[in-house]
Amino acid sequence: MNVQETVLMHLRDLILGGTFAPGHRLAEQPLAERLGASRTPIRSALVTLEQEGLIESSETGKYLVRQFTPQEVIDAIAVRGHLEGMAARLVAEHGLTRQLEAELQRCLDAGDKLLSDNPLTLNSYTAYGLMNDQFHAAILNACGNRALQRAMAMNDKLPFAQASAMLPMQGSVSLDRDWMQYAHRQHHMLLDALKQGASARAQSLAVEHTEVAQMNMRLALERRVDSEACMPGIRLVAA
Amino acid sequence: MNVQETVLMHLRDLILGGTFAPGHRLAEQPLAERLGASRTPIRSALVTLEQEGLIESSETGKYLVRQFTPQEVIDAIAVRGHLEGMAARLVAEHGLTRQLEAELQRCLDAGDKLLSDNPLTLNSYTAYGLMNDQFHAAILNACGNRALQRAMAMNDKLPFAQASAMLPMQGSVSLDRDWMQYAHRQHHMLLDALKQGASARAQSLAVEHTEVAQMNMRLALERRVDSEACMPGIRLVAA
DNA sequence: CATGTTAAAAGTGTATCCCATTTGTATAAA
DNA sequence: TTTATACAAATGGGATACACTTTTAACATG
Repeated sequence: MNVQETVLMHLRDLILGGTFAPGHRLAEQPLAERLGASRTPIRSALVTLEQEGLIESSETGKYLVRQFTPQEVIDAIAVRGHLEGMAARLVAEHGLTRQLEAELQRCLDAGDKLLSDNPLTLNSYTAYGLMNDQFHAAILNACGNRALQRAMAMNDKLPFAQASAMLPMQGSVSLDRDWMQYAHRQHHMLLDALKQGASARAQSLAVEHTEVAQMNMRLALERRVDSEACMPGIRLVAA
Repeated sequence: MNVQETVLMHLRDLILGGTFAPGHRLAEQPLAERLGASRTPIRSALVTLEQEGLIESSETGKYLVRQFTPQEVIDAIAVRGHLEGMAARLVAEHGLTRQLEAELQRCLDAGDKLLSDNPLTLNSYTAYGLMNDQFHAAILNACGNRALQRAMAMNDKLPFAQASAMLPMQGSVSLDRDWMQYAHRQHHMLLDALKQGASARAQSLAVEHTEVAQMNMRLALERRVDSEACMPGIRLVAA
């Protein structure tokens, strides 16, 4: 594999892992030494990371690790919700294909099964997260609007704004399960709306669906220590 | 000025100017010779342009000039509308500040004056375009959601999706004036809704506002030759 | 004439070098 | 003790060197 990709991933992990505090300066040479590469691949990685929003370049061209405010985090989730609402509406308007319906149904069935465990196992948690991602990705994928997909992809670069990052934290397992069941029922209702071509309802549901995510995020931000374990990007958020 | 920025702008102009056909390969060395710079700044420009969506990297990592379908163009405008709708709603919900109200009112007054000319002069056209940009930017700026601003900024990188690119083309001046007056009245109604804190109405208005833009774009895509003169990016759209 | 082979050309990824600029520091002067 | 100044180290932007890969193209062969 080429060094560029390796360096990019490595560097991203370092930042998300909290190795550098927000505001920390990222100089090329030290990074080059640390990652055992020359400055060239480091530079290209830094350009990319800036576009992704994880780092920012100061007036004089120095790269600094970006810090996010809790409000920005909530806002990013709201944007995700708004975009998902549009995707759901488009799918409802264009009509649900047999293929998409089958895929969504598969996700729902899997979710039903996973949530029947009480209490949830750690495995169920992660499996549910994967399924959740698939569900949301399938709709976005099927909406057919590439600009919308681009916008969502950009938003997803903020590590805490991804669909999977919004599951309840393992704080209080039984409470979490209740919330997950609520959210999962929304998935069911959303597929129902899509089937009926009820575009406005589908849009509202998708938007409302992220209110749960926003609540979870608020909680996670209060219980920082627990959250950092399972949600890497949260380290970049100011206390 | 540093070479990097110069190269980036120059290269962007070359692409939008239609120097390279869509699908054309952009190799580093030839570009370096052509722009009189070394490969280093070219490289960083290519990375940026890929993020902006003007070029794409093929399977083997080569950069190609991107081609857009007419549908993608329309879709990008729809995304803009959806995002502007969210911004307008947020502004209405948080309450219009005195400052923003004053600025929007200034734009409206300027627009009123410009559109009173009949027929419109070329100057009025461009002046209206600037005012239009200001109006839309002011709302986005005031909405306070940074992730939303990022998403819009990304969408705006598609050259035909910017607010100013959506004015009617100088095809038939008197018809254009009618459309501009319609769109401008929507601006008035939007400010009215914002003042009242009518968030749902503000959102709907902002979304509906871009329907005019979509119509204009469809027309522009039919009258390619005329459009290319005043809208550079349209050259990248498949016939 | 088509096709396979191979050598030259072009291009990429990476490292390194150079230079201008910024940044930090220690010493001298007030 | 504080401020200035000069000097050294660090850094970033840019160019280039080099090895390796992909294209291109010419050419020979069936």
